[in-house]
Amino acid sequence: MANLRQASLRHANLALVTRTVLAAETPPSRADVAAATSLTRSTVSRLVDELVAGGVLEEVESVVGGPGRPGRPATPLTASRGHFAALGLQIGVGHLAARLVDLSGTVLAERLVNVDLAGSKPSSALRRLGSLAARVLAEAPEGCRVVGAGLALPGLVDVGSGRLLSAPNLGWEDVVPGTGLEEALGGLELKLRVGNEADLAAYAFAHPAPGRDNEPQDFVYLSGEVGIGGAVVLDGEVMTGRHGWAGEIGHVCIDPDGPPCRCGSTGCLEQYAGRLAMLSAAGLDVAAIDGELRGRVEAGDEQACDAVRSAGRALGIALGGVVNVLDIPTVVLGGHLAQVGELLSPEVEAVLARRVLSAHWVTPRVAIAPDDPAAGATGAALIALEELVRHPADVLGT
Amino acid sequence: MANLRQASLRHANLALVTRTVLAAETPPSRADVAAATSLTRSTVSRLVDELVAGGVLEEVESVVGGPGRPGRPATPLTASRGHFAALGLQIGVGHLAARLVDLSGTVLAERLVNVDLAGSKPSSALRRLGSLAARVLAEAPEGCRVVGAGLALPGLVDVGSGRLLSAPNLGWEDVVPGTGLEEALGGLELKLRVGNEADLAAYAFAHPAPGRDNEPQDFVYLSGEVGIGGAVVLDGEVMTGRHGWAGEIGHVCIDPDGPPCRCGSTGCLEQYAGRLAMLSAAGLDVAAIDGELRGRVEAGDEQACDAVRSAGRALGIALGGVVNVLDIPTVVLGGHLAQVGELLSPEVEAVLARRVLSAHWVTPRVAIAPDDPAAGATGAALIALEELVRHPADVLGT
DNA sequence: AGGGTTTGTTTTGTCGTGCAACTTATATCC
DNA sequence: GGATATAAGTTGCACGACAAAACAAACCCT
Repeated sequence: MANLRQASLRHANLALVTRTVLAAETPPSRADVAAATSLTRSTVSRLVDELVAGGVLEEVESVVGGPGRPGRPATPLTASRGHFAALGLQIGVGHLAARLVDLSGTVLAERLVNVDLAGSKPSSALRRLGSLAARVLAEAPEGCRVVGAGLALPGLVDVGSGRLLSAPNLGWEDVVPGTGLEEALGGLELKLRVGNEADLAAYAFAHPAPGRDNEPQDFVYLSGEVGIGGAVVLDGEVMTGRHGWAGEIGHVCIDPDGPPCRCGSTGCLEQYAGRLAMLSAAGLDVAAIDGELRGRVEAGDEQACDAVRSAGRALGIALGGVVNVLDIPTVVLGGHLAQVGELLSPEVEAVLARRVLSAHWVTPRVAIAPDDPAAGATGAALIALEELVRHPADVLGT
Repeated sequence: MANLRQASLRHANLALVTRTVLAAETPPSRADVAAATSLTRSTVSRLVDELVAGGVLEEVESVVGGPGRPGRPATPLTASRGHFAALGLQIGVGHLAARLVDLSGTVLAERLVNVDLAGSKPSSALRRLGSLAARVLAEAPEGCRVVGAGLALPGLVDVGSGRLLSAPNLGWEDVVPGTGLEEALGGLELKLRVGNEADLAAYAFAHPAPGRDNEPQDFVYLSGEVGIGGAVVLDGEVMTGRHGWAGEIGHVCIDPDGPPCRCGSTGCLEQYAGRLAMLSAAGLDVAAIDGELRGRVEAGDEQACDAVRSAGRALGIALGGVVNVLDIPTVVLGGHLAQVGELLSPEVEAVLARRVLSAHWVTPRVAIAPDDPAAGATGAALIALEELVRHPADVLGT
């Protein structure tokens, strides 16, 4: 519990002003910020001047087609572009990704390679990722300051120590990715934050850009990769739980007498709605392309339709329990589940309507995330930038 | 998003000092508070003086058997006793309760009556509760200021409007308890906060007194009344969800092909581990006393043991899902589940160890709440007092 | 009795904000 | 085209809250 000195007051108000500018739909003037924060214009002016001088905010040329109101025209403010950025990395089972995102949410540079990493050696994968990162960093514009880096991983992560405890789909155990990436990031003295892929993708869904909020701000996110990862977002924040392992919806029990799961339990959701389970139930090969299942369903293939329906039913049962416990009536399907999202959602919504206690008052809804294999990388970068939004004073000279 | 003026700085530090004093195990001196908050002694002194003058804190006579260190002896500080209090009310299926709790966590006055309210008329029950409340308020010591009131209800509550949407076990629908209690509370101009019984009981379990924290601060609470209510506590705060309906663990699905539940779904936890389900599985009458089941198990009655085991298994399955999703490896059994807690916990822990993905790193544990039928009333009072702890400036003259 | 030690108070200085007056830049009206 | 209205942004001053340091108080120990 930190105390409040006068300086922290200024820090807090700098953060408040920054956040207000970033959160706004259209670039606000100093006066708009003053009105929104209930600070006085004089105070806002002083804070904004500092933030502009420090390169956090930018003054935009007033738009020509403006409203044309009487009075002195406003100076619109936005997040600076290209001055501060963060590096987002991702290791998936089938790809590596590196992205450089700036304070305005713009992707300054990006590299994505598809490569099968199942059963791979961590050190070589990290070396490859390191070279991707280095190339992306080299593309940063002149005068761009990289303030943080994050890495999205498909497994159980210990956020505190930056350790990947277990990633069954990669076959990795107890890896510290930071050491393998030091080379590429060493020169920048960047602390690498690691996080769960689903958690970070969910964060990216809730926040299109640093400090900006998307609707909804409360939802359950399901990320279908090989298994089914998940995340719970409350008020725009990812609920990571006591140790950072929250969101393992893939291993919620659908039927205690169901098929055994590789986690050691039985009847887990993953055994009903995982990628492998859905494909084999539809009579497709494991190596089938994602579009194949969708095509069959749209063609009216009975077996494929049954496969999707039963996956939807299992998802509904698992999510029904989650919604009952958390009262978060929005579910977002991401990853490979997004690709068959339209097919799944009717069945999922039907089961939810029946199984959720409060469905009578608020109907649970299913939303579908945009199909971005590197959403976790974006989320990792956004979380690093969020640190800057929270403490803008740290990057100001003062 | 509130701005920060200088006054709010003082408010925040008043709150910080108050919380520091209340949270301390033993009454701290001004110097202790300064050390804990990293404020200076001079600042703490001024703030404490104000709080003592306002009746929020009290100076205690230094203990005779003190440590006997050199230097000027300290003046220990504690929460004031009997100056500020809040009224906690509870309507259960089998009882009504009213409690007056002060800032030190002491119960100043209390009334509890056992009465069967299943299928009762809300208005008459509220009238009875009102008279209980009036009698408890009359017992308040001289000079005691009642700063808030709360009501714990066994059902779905809309916290914003103070409305009870549905309490199936009472047979109540769409009741606004505040209007029925105006008479008893009207003279005090108290805003009545309503809340879910399990949420408030869970809060009371996490906080033995206002501003004080109990271990654990993160847990899933199960409240067995007639049905099974629940609550999720994160970092000492009850997670109420988007609409305040979180925690309905009783209707998590154990088996989609299981018996129908009165909620309209099938195979809900309540059908396996509810009071009725457990008693009938054990071959006992619905009206059996709670101790009866326990007695039979301890006597080695096979049917009773089976009933408890199968309830424990169902609890384990439901809680396993919750722990996987929330990463909160502590479960607290309250209400009638607490009475058979020692019998249930071995089976529940065994199932959790098997079904929780992260059990390998952190073993999920079951704890048992103290048996207090009016724990919800205490929680309601504590939450009202928490408001004072958060904004002590509001009750100071300044 | 006197030095040492820790608590609590007083005094002075610094810093950030609010307030109000002022300047700047545009639109509108006659 | 000039006067006026309107709103944005700036400047100077006062207030309030905290920090720092010196001081007073109360107790232990030798």
